[in-house]
Amino acid sequence: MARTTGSHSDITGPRLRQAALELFAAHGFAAVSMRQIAARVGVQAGALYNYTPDKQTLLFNLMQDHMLELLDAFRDDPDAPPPQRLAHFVRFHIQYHFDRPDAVFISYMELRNLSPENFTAIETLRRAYENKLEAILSAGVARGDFTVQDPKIASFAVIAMLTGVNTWFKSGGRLTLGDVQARYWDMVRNCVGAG
Amino acid sequence: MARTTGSHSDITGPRLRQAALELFAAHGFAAVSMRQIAARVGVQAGALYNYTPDKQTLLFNLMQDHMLELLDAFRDDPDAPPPQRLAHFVRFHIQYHFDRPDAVFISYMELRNLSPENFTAIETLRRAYENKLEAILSAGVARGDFTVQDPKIASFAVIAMLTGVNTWFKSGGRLTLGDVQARYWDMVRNCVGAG
DNA sequence: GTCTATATAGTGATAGAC
DNA sequence: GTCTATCACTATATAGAC
Repeated sequence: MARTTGSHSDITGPRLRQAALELFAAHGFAAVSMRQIAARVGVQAGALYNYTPDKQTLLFNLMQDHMLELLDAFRDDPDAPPPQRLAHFVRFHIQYHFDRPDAVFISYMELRNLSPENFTAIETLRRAYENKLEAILSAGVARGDFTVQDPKIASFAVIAMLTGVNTWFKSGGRLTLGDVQARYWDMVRNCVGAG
Repeated sequence: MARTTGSHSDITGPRLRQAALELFAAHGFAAVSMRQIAARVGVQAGALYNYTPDKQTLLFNLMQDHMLELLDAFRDDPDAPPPQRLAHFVRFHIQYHFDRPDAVFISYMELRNLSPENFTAIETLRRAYENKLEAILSAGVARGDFTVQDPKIASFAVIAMLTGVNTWFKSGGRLTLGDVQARYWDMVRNCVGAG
């Protein structure tokens, strides 16, 4: 029973989010029109404005939710040995980002299309995530577990390296994601001098 | 003497390229109009079509020239010891990318906006660059200089890590670019197990 | 809540005068 | 080679009917 009009609030909201995520990731925020999104959702363009005040806010909410969920999902144990905490970060980051390629891609690529206030908000969240890794590295350096010179720079280097997995890894090839996690853990461990 | 009309072919061409580079990097290809570019160049929009058949070709040429210049600028010595070749790659990559932030940014971010044929052409050039690093790593593994398990994956990891410098480094801060090059060389050397 | 219709503005690209 | 003017479309967002 394909209704073409009427009330669908409980399904249109999530469908809008999903459609926007996919289309923004595939073509870029500026290249996607509200009409294209509406077509994928299965409504007319005007109906989308029951769910978002404008296109900019739609983008911001996608990015903000992604960052908040990322921060919430990463569980660090400050009392565990730093090498163990770092190993967990590496495996977590690769797995979490692999599971959400569209949200990850948008949150990297569309920063330019945020209004200044929205940009600042997202950058603050991103920095909070980077700081979690930096804290692990600093703790390890303080205890003599790691020999890396500059934990701040090392945190940038490690995150860039790990996020890069999304640009080339496809499941079904010669390596499983577990293989990739193991190889990156080897490289990261060496990188920070964790014997 | 500010001429507002007439023949400027020798200056408009370069100015178009530079204006497009800056605007695409700042706002994204899809978000920038030919009129905006023309305004920065100092001509009317119609005049741009004396220099490019269309907007898509303009983007493609910027990216292709960047990749060709990158490939041409990197000088590897296959007879040198792999650790020395790797050290050179690290320093070169950081310096070259730091000097061309706009072209680098575009060549990463605007792949989605290329036509399929143009995308393939740019990807081929990018792969050629990655292969240069992989060749160094493989040579080092063969000689026992490096212990990295998988040179292909390591080349992705190293390039992602090095390119990431452009997202955070600003000159005039606590570190010079030379400092950054030294710290990344330390990390890369450790990463691939080059004692 | 979704529809149709529309206001207002902007888009890439082209034609022809100079 | 650049200009002005324009074509044919598309954009975001809103108003009011249902």
